[in-house]
Amino acid sequence: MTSTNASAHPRQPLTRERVLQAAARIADDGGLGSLTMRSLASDLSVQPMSLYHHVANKEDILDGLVDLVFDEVQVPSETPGGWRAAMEARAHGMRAALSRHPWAVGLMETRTTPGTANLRHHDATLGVLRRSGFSLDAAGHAYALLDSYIYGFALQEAGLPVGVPDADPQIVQAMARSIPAGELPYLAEMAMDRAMQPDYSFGAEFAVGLRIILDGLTGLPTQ
Amino acid sequence: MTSTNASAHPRQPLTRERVLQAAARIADDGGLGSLTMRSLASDLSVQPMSLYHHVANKEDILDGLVDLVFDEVQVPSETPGGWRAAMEARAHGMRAALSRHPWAVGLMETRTTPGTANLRHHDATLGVLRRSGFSLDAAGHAYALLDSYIYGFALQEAGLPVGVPDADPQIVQAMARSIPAGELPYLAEMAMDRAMQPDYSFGAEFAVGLRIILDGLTGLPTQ
DNA sequence: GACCGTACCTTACAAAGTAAGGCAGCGGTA
DNA sequence: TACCGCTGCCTTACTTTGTAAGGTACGGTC
Repeated sequence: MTSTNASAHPRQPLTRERVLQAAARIADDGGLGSLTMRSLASDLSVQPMSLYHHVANKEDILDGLVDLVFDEVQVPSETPGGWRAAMEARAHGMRAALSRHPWAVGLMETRTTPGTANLRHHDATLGVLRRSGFSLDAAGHAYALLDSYIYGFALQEAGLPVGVPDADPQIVQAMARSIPAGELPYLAEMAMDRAMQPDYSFGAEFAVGLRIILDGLTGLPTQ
Repeated sequence: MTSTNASAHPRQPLTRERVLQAAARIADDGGLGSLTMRSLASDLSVQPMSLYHHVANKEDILDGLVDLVFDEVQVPSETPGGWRAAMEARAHGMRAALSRHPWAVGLMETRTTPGTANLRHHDATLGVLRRSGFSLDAAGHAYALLDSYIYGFALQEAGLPVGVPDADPQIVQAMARSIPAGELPYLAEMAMDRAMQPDYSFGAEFAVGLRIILDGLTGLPTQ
C-alpha cells in the first residue's frame, strides 16, 4: 500500500525553506532552547540526520533563521513623507519582527555572516538616506544610531519578565514589590509609580525614543 | 606529605567569586562556547561536580557573569558637569565593559533575573536623572533610550567580523569587496568609501550617536 | 571519642550535534 | 529490458555536554 499514490500525508519533500520555517515555529513556541535537530526532525516527521541533506549544520539553520526575520520586514523605500517617514516605518517594522521572534536578537550577536535579506534590507535603508541628501558620513551615523536603538530596544524587550501578553501580573507585581525601597529608592519609585500602572506598556517607549533620534538626525550635516 | 602545611599549590578553597572570575576569563578567551562546566573545573584544578557546591548550576553562573560585568562599570553619580556628563560617562563605561566582554550582551537576552550590581547600577542612573530635575516619565524615557542605544551598539560591535584589534584586514577587505555593487550599491559604497578607510573605527560612532541622544534628552519636559 | 558539616571526588546517565554508511526508488542510457 | 548512478531518507554509533546520586576525608564541637 506504500505505492506511488500519495498517502495520507503527501509528504512533500524536505526543503531548506521548509526546514527553516519549521525551526522558526519551534523557536517561537518554546524558545531557542527547544530547537534541537531532533525536535526539528520530529516536527517534520523525519529522522534527524535527514535534515543534513538540506542544511549544512545547526549553525547554518541559525544563520537562516536570522535572515528569515529580516525577510519579514518590508524593505524601506521612498514615501511621501520623505526619509523620516521611511525610517520610522522601517524601525517599527523591524521592532515588530524582533518582538514576534524574541530569539532573533540573541542570535545576531554570534552570526557574523549576514544573509541576503539582511544585506538587501540594509542596502535599501542606506539608499533612502543617500538619495534624501544624507552625506556618506551622515548616512553612516544615522545607520549606526538607528540600528543600535532598534536592536537594543528589542534586546531589552526580550529580557523582560515575560512575553508580549503582559504575562501573569501577579509575578510582575511580586517582583516589583520585592525591590528594597531602602537601598534602591529610584528603581522602586519607577517600578511602583510608573511601570506598574495598569496602562503602562514598555513597547510604547519605543516611539518616544525613536522620535528623539529622528529629530536629532534632522540636524546632521547635509540634511 | 599532604599535611596541613600549604603545598606547592596552596589551593585556596573555591568560592562563588573565584568560580565566576574563572568563568569570565574563559569566556573572554574563547567565547561563551568554550565555557563548559568541565573547562571551568579544569581551569580551577577541580573536578566538575565540585563546582556545584558553590553555584546552583550553569544558569546561575551565566547570571553571575552578567552581574560581574555590571560590577565593572563605575556607578554614575553627580558630577560637576551635571546629569549630561554623568550619563555620558556611564554610557562610555558601560560600552567599554561590554566591549571587553563581548559575550555579555548576548547573555542579557535570556537572563530575566537581574543581579544586585545590575540593580544598583540602574538605581544610581535613575537617581542622577531624578535629582537633576527629570520627571518620572522623562527619566523613564531617558533610561529606556540610553540603555537601548548602549546595548544595541554593543550588540552590533559583537557581531562585527572580529574583535577589537581590527583583526585581519585581509579578511575584512575580502568581505567588503565581495559585496556585489550591482545589487547592493549603497552598501558597497559605504563599505568601500567609508568603512574600509584606514582611519575608520566603528567604535568612534558611539560618541556621535550618544551626542545626538543626549541633545534630544535635553528637550524633555521638566529638564 | 562520637558526631557532623564542609569541601571535594567518583560514577553514571540523558540529551545534544553529527560522522559514516546503507537502502530504495527514480530517470536516463545502451 | 537491464543497468547505473543520483537523490532523499534512514540506521547506527560516537563525542561532548549538564548534572543527579552518593562516597570520602578532614576539622571542629560536645
